[in-house]
Amino acid sequence: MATTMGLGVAAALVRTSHLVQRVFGEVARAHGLPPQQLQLLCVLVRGPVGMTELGRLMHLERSTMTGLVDRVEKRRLVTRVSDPTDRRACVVRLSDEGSRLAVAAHDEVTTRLESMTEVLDPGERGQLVAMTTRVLAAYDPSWAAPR
Amino acid sequence: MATTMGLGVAAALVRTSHLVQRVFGEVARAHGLPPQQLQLLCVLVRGPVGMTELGRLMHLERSTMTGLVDRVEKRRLVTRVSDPTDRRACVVRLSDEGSRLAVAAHDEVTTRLESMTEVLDPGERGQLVAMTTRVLAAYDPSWAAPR
DNA sequence: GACACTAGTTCGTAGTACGAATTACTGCTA
DNA sequence: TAGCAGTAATTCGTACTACGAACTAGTGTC
Repeated sequence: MATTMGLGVAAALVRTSHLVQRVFGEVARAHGLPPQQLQLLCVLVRGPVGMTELGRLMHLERSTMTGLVDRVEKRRLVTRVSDPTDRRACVVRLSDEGSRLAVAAHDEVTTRLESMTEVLDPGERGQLVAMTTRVLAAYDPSWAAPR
Repeated sequence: MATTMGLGVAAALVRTSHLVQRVFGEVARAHGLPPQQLQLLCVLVRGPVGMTELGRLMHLERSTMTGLVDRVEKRRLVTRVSDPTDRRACVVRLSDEGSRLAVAAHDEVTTRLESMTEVLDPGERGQLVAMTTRVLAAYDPSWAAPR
């Protein structure tokens, strides 16, 4: 009985989470970046973002953001552009190379995860998305605020 | 149209993954541990494991394991027990305190994730587990080998 | 013009992760 | 049984991640 006992929801989510992280990490490394730096690029694909807002989106302290942006800037994948309306502030913006890399890596992650979910039939995939979307809507704060 | 356009499977999985990681991280911190150290404790709940096998289970290099176990051992949550059948090897084993902490934190993660999935009805939760289990069976190598 | 507030950085500390080199032991094989 | 290939774990150097406290500089208000 215990041997055929399946996972609980929590265990299933935690394990899946690790699997996804691993895929993301592998893609990042394949592009010569640590996962966190690729993550930053992905956040910036939608458009330039200031340091504080970036910290909010990535759930990191501002001081952590400074270091992360420093390292990615050193690789010439982003630049800090000073905000003309507020001389304290700056926005972080993808370079051309950063943009290319972000798109390429994003596509690769998408491809790999989609191929992994092919063990599910299309209807199931739709349900999976619908269910996770509902949980995210309820518990991911950055969900509510694109503005 | 684009505004009502839902997530793709990949985006849904990545976002969910981050959410789960965040919950796990918050619970870990609430117990005074970095997430990775709590993760180690969780792996050890099933029983003592040697360094190499531990690296395989957690997808980490052996040298990384050495450092991780060092830090957790310093907190007196695990001990290295030398393997009587092979004097090179050792197994890592939870201390009483480590065991208590692992169970408590594990329960808390479970509780929080279960409460978060209450936006789904029981049938859906079952489907979610079934689907993720299938993906894990296909792509998580540590799935196949409890032995 | 003083002052509370905000944006971002700096600094110190701890933890995470890798890979190459090293130590110590195991088990085979010639 | 003496040598040796292979394995378990550690050490070392480097880079990255993350936090919080303290700081700098610019904003906006009274």
